[in-house]
Amino acid sequence: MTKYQKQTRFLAAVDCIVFGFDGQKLKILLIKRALEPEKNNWSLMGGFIQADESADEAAVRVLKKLTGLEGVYLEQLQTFSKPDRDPIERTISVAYFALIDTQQYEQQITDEYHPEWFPLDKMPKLIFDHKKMVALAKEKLRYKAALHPILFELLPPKFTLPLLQNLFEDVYETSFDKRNFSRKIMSTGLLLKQKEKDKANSKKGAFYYKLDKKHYQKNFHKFLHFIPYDNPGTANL
Amino acid sequence: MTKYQKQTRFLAAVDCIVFGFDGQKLKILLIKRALEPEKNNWSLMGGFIQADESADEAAVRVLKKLTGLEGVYLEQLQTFSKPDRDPIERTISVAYFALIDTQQYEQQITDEYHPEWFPLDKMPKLIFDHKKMVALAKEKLRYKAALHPILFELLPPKFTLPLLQNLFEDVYETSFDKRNFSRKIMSTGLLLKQKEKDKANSKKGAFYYKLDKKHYQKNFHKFLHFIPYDNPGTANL
DNA sequence: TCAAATAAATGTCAATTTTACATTTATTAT
DNA sequence: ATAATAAATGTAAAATTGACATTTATTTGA
Repeated sequence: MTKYQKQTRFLAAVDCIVFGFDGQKLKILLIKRALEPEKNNWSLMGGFIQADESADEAAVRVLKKLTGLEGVYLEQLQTFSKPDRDPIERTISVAYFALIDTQQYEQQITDEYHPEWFPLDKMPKLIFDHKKMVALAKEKLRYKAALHPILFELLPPKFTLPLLQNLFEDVYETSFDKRNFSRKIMSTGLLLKQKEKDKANSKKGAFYYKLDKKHYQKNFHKFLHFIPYDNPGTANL
Repeated sequence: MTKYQKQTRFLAAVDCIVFGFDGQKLKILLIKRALEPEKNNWSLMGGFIQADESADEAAVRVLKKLTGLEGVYLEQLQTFSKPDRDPIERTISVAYFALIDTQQYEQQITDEYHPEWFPLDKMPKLIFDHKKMVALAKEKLRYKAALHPILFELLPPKFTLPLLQNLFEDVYETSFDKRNFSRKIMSTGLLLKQKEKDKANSKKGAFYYKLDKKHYQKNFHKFLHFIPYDNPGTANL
């Protein structure tokens, strides 16, 4: 016997939740589905896994094809496998989430499949179970970012503390005291103060910071505990 | 068109890492594989996903069939999908981990497939990529148990503080100060002291505690931060 | 029944971390 | 030069953590 003869075979797909940050709001990137059914309805970036690639490779490929994005932070989220989740034919989908610096990738984003950014609180109706995927991705982002410095993936290489704080505040839907936030972040030793300032948002200007790449790798698992304790939506991870 | 005609279909399986605790050591349950290739070699509990069930349902079914276990803590871990992970035919596997109270389920465990317990540091060679799955499961268990009270799933309904401490110490491969451990655990408000003592392990006897089920649900996401900061193997989650 | 042995239970103080809160500073525009 | 704007910064009280030793309940055997 060279095959598991009697077993059912399934279609397998990947779906990517792409997060970006415009300086104010966390957003996700959606495209209009190309196929029937639900053609032209909003969808995550998805595609079928090919015979010669792993799900990870498929996610990279699909993301590249639909958005032009490459080399971004990409992490497996969860697999969705209810028999009826795709009405045409049963498809098992491995969901991923990606974090991108919208500025850096603005040029790269291909318009071929016209992806559009949506703030999380103004999402259109999504096809299939994509709403659930987004909800889970948001939860996992919060959960993980509370312990690991992944939110920097959403920022340009040089960023200010006020910008970073905006990001954290939007992700956790809360607000932090400026002084305490700054102290906590700086205590990680992950940020390097630059000499230049960003003068776009204030008269005084805010100093730029960069990630200290050396410490970043080494201290990835030693980050902060940023979950507000009464935060909902961190229960399932 | 009622099908996605041109796409490849894949076998899809589930594999379960079952954790148990014998009072001293964290262990996992393995069985001997029933099929060629690698027949009789040690394997996680696995099985193919059927046409009418989700991966979650398959995991429950497979666990029941191979071990007799039912109603246990079961959580999706990650999907493994390298094209060559199963040498016979490409199979995408959704891995799960389960936490069981070995005492309670000792009777339930079916001997039909003769599962055996192995301490994590004395695991035999496993088939396919199961070693990776176990490594990831151990990592995720540590990670999650640092923030959520899931290790109680490994204990009988009534347990002593010394037993609980043994469990934490074994999971994190470290030791805690008895007084500080007790204070930290009790501060969660999750434990209810019982009137009886366990006299099996000491002359004085140690009081039993139960989980406060009401608080358990409510405070699931408010647990403690138990990760020793220099703990390796918490980087990928 | 008394003494010895065993493991459980408990308390305190110093160090660290977190929280709450208001003023000063650099720069631009008028 | 002055006003306006947002950035940067410090401090004291409260809470948490970490380090450390003694007392207590019970059993067993002298």
